[in-house]
Amino acid sequence: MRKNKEDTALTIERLLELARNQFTNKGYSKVNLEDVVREAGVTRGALYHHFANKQGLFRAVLETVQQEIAERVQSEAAKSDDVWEQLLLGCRGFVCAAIEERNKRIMLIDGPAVFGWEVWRAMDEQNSMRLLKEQLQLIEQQGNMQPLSVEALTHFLSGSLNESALWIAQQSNQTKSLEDTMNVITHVIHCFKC
Amino acid sequence: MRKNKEDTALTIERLLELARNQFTNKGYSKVNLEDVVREAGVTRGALYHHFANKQGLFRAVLETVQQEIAERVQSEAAKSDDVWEQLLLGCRGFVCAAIEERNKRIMLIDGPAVFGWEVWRAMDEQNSMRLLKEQLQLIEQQGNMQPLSVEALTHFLSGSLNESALWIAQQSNQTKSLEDTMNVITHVIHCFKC
DNA sequence: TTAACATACATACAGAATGTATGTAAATAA
DNA sequence: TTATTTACATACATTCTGTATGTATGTTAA
Repeated sequence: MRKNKEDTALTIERLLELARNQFTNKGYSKVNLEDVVREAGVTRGALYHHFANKQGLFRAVLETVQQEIAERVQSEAAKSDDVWEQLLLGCRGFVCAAIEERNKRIMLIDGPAVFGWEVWRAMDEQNSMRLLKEQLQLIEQQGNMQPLSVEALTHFLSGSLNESALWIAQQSNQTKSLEDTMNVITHVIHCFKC
Repeated sequence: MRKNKEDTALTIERLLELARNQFTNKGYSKVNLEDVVREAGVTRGALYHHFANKQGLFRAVLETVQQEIAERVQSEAAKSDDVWEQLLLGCRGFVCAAIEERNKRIMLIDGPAVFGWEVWRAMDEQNSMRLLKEQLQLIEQQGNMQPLSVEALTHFLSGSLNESALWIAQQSNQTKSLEDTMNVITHVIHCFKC
């Protein structure tokens, strides 16, 4: 019965992917683990062998999502050499990634609720949030920024990106909403320059 | 056994207040309705008589919270005659209210998760969110604003206020964090003037 | 090479919590 | 004063999560 390492990795992958779908569609609380394992062709035993509990499964999914988003932010920002332009591109990259159905709810809605804001923030600190803060610190060190608290600024911007993404995701004309939002962000960020 | 109308109103009030405490301390999912009714000195029958289910109870609590916050925002904003100053005072009022323990989690964390972002937004549309949007519309109509989408701007600002509040609430020196945040907000809002 | 052990599950069960159906006493309406 | 509705209590059904245990197979060490 026991599988070799490749098979094992495959079941874990399948569980993660199917769980991500369910969390995306139903939201954390309405996901039935029995459904997940049935789709994956295993039983609850398998799931509880690889993950501590429902939260543990969700945590693994969330970490995947956060990493994916952070990578996209980073690769978008890398398209410019100007620190301000990098910031803008990163913001845009984040919003575009967060809009997506398979990221939105897990990352922005259920994440904070399942783990509490503090833990969720700590997790995010290692991903997109960190990138945002580091970029702002970099800019500040170069002396190009208005005299504002980088910490406060980071959370201010982070929050606006989150909510903007949720709003855009809901609009019928997402292209236009994204453009409107990017205009606001561009304008705001421009105001932070010295 | 049956109570008169005053007694009935009192049980409802007690249930709401105790539920609000529990939701504040434990978060929605970890609240046990049995605990709530025991504290209130009634049984689950009473609770299910007055509220459809756990969500219904939470909805009633959330609506109370939202209304309280909206009232504070409004009364703060009313302290000035200048539309820009009103906006700023309103933002400050919102953050100060949202920081509070008994509002924070219910309003900003569990609300969206329990109802989904769309429903939660729709509820908020009748309270603090509405005030923010109306104020921005007012300013725009007076022709004092940079050419930006009011809708996009509303969500941008709303999100930043939410996240800022959560951040401040977590800091050891809340006074300073609030001040730093208000500096950012002031700066940003200033940039929207024509 | 084989005995000992660890791993990857399956199965069955316990426990907690929500929600529902029903009963009942008291207030209110007719 | 009778009928009806209201405000609960009680008991039960249901639905999950999580845990304890069993088992077959891969892996390792003597």
